[in-house]
Amino acid sequence: MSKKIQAIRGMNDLLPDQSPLWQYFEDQVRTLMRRYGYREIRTPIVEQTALFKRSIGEVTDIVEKEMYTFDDRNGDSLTLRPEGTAACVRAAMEHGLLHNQTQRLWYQGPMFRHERPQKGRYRQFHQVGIEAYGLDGPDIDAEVILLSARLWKQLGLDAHVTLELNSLGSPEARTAYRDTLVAYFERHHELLDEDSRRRLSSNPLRILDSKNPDMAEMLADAPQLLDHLDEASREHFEALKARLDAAGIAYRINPRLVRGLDYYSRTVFEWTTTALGSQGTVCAGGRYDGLVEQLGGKPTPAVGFALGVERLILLLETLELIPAESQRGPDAYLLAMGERAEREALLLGEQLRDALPGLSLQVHCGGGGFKSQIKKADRSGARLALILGEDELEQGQLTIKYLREEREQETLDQATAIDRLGERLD
RNA sequence: GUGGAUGUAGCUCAGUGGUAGAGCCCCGGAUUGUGGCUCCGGUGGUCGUGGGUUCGAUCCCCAUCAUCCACCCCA
Repeated sequence: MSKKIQAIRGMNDLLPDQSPLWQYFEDQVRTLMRRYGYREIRTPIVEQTALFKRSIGEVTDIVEKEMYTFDDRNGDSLTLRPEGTAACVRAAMEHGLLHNQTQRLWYQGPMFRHERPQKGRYRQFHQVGIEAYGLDGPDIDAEVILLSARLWKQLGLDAHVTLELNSLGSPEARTAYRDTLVAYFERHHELLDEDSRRRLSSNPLRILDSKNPDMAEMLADAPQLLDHLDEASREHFEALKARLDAAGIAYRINPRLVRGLDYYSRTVFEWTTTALGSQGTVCAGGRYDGLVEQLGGKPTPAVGFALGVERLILLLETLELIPAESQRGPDAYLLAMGERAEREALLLGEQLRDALPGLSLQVHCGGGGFKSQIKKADRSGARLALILGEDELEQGQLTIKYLREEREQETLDQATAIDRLGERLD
């Protein structure tokens, strides 16, 4: 038994070496959303358990065995959100955002699922998601995909991800197909492996995905989802494909692509990569026209996606696509020699920050020899060392030493030094 | 939830049934006010945790916790 208190399994600390990369990613997302006219919504990370049961589906893995559920002090059953869509719908309905209007929303934040952690899969993980409400045409499906495609391009990932596309049809068509499929599997019950027999009741569409070679022949002859679409869904799907073609977005039709959450209908898609091992999906989404009504609202078409931040960060690291400027240190490091100068340094630091709002300045604290201070200036990653020694203090001067370029250091009046610093910024 | 691998210094890892090692990092010195290279010296470990076997366990055994990988599932 370990007595040390440590982080909860599958929940990670984000350390300072890592946070610049996250901030870079988040900045990219934020500007992208603004460019497409999506507005941010923030909801609590805890909701009533019933919200997730009713939206995600009672018999899904998430609801059956992965939710962090606990009783509030008053006896209510609460759950840490396992995904973002349900809460987004709840909040939008609760505040009348869906009343007679369309909405384009995005969100970002931690999600919680009690799964066995592995590469790219954690118990607390982060998603960025978008949700568009009140629009039922293929144009908005296409926009959502175009937005995601632009993000990959911005991040330099476009050559490393693949778009997979499918349509589940209307809920009626999907249910009918599901029955047809189950009937087919039951006729071949003796060919099903143990896993597939279990899925027969929980998620029969998943059986199509089985890698078991003994079942390959039987699966090849199974009825195809795309052959059982209702007419309206088929037209919708064709129109979406046409728009993607026109925009030059490549995709692969994957008839076996089904999503794990019950609320999807019609369009479903996934962006996948082969660079992350077995957790290859970096972004997934689709249309969920029935969800708002299912949660007690008026019938409202909706489409969206969620992307896994940890997976994308991992992908950026794996492919070495981390921009250098996201890792840089302060502009300058101010060090001081001598007791009086050390006292002055803090004040001088404030004056510099007053004069140069764009300046990132680290002031040395903790004393130490000159050599060690210079060393720390270097290690901080700063481009400039600012030296306030006894000589400079006497003369009201400051020495600027260039740590990253071949250039003589210069000792200037403090006012001149501030001007020089201003020139060196940006 | 199932299977496999791994836990030794802040990090990456050697190692042996008989008192614990390297490299990097950090600190100091060679150079009373000038970093990166070099050289010298130093700090730092209840060998994941608990139990068992043993004269003696970091090493062998059991349990437990954690990490990683895969299955499953998914972002």
